[in-house]
Amino acid sequence: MPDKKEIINLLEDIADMMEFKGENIFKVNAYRNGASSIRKAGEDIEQLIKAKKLDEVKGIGKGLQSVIYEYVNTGKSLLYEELKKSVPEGFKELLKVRGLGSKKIKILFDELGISNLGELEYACKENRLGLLKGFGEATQQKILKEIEKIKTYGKFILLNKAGEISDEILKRLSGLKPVLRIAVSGQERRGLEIISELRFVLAVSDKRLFLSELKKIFSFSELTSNLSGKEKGNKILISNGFQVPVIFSILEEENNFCKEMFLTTGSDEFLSGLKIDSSKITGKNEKEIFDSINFPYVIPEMREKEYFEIQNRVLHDKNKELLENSDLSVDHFKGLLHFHTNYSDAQNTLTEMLETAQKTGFEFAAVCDHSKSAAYANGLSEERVLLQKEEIKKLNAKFKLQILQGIESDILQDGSLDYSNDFLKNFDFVVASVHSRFNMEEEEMTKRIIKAVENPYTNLLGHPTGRLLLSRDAYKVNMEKVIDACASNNVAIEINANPHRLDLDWRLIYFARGKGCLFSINPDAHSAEEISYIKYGVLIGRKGGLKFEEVINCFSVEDFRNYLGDKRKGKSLGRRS
DNA sequence: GCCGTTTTCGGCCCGACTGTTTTCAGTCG
Repeated sequence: MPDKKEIINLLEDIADMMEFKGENIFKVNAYRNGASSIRKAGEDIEQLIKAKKLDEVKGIGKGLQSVIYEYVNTGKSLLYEELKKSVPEGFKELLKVRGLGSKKIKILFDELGISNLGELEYACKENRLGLLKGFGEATQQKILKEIEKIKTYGKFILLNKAGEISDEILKRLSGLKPVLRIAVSGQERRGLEIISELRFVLAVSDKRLFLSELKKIFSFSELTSNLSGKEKGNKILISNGFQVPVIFSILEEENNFCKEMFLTTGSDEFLSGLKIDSSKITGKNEKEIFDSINFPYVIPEMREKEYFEIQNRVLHDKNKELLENSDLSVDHFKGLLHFHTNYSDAQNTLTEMLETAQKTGFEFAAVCDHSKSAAYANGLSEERVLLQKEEIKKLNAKFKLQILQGIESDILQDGSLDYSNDFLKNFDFVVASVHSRFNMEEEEMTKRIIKAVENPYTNLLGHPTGRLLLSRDAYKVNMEKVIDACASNNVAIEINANPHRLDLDWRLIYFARGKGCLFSINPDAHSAEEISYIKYGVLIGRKGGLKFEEVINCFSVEDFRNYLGDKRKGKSLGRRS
């Protein structure tokens, strides 16, 4: 049976294709709304489908039900198949170009016969778009730029996607008989925010047997370039359409496992910065390996090219000998901050989110739904904020974990938040985030955000640069000035742990720490499942060398309440150490 | 196509931005 995600994709694809064909826009939106109803319906939607009870779901009427049931029963949809025939073959990839919607794609298809990304690029370079109605030179240039971006983005995957692929590979290979040991190495082990290659280290008892077993699962080729003698033929490249290369280092002796892990975790710049003779590296674990090269142990996440650069700065500034390792782990987390519920645009109810939070081991939680000006996300009017407050009161009596009421308040164009200061008093915790007007000039955007940071009720600056990895650039903003403002106004900085964001960028964490800022690592969860995103934020925090005392989620609930209380009283509260 | 209901059909989120065109269509969040 197709899963929930496939059904959502089906309905959204149908909507896009109908729009291309010029169907009534309200009919198109009915399919879009249907997809969003399914998305918000929680995991039991698959049960509802099995029990043929889709009519209980708001937004799924007779028409959509028959499409979904047909798809579930036959694995196909006639409507979908029919529509597919009338759109260009590369319709979906064309839709990925920012600025192109179905209307413009239709013009391109009808007038110039453009049916995929390659043809579009060619037509732009031939300067053929300017002649079309609604298109001009600026559009043509913008499209070319977007195509360039799409090509670059295509070489990377997000950290969570990398995790999915790795898990699958580990699952398949750890069951093979000759495999003695296998581990993830490389960029993923370093917790890099976008991944261009996956690496594994394997120790096997019998390489020939292993390769013949491997052939049954993956197709692969041996990598022999830049290798010599004994190493030759020990690296193989799996080519099974994983979007990024997957490289295995295969060892026939288990005792070199850690050395190979060390050498493949990298990065290349970090390793060469150590200035070591790799033949002298020995050790049963990585601590011993660092001992053998006479260099203090560095955690995998911090082994980046920036390491020496930052170390030099730290050495120079603070007279410290070496950069300290991060000690942060998910085990330190007590507070779940910044998550959403179906009060605004998330899938799960407040109760469901809290149940998961409690089960995960959190001691307190601050729900932060969208605020009133976020109409696209069903943001909370003042009235609904108070309704939620009532529910929280009741739930606090039921739950062991303490529940606070927060809000993710939109930063308006002029830098004010979208509730009055008088009303903001209602919240225990205020996250201020930019969700609109991303295209301001740097100076204006910087002023806007600093004004929000200076609001006496702001506790946290949410996803500070607004970037969406492999999709949307950060807005233009002077982060150094913003960080200064956060430091002097006791506003913590978010490390948004959603794998699409991972924002604040870890490279800026060092700078912010130097200013004495505190941080908050948050899943920005829009479903109970997404609470687990915290693990990606922890990797990013570790890359930034964070100590757990610098992360407000790791405070005890008393310390957290005091921290918030002190801010309200206007007391200065810097880094706790 | 879905919903709500004055049960037979009208309204569907909406405002801002961009690049066009010269008052607006298309896209986006």
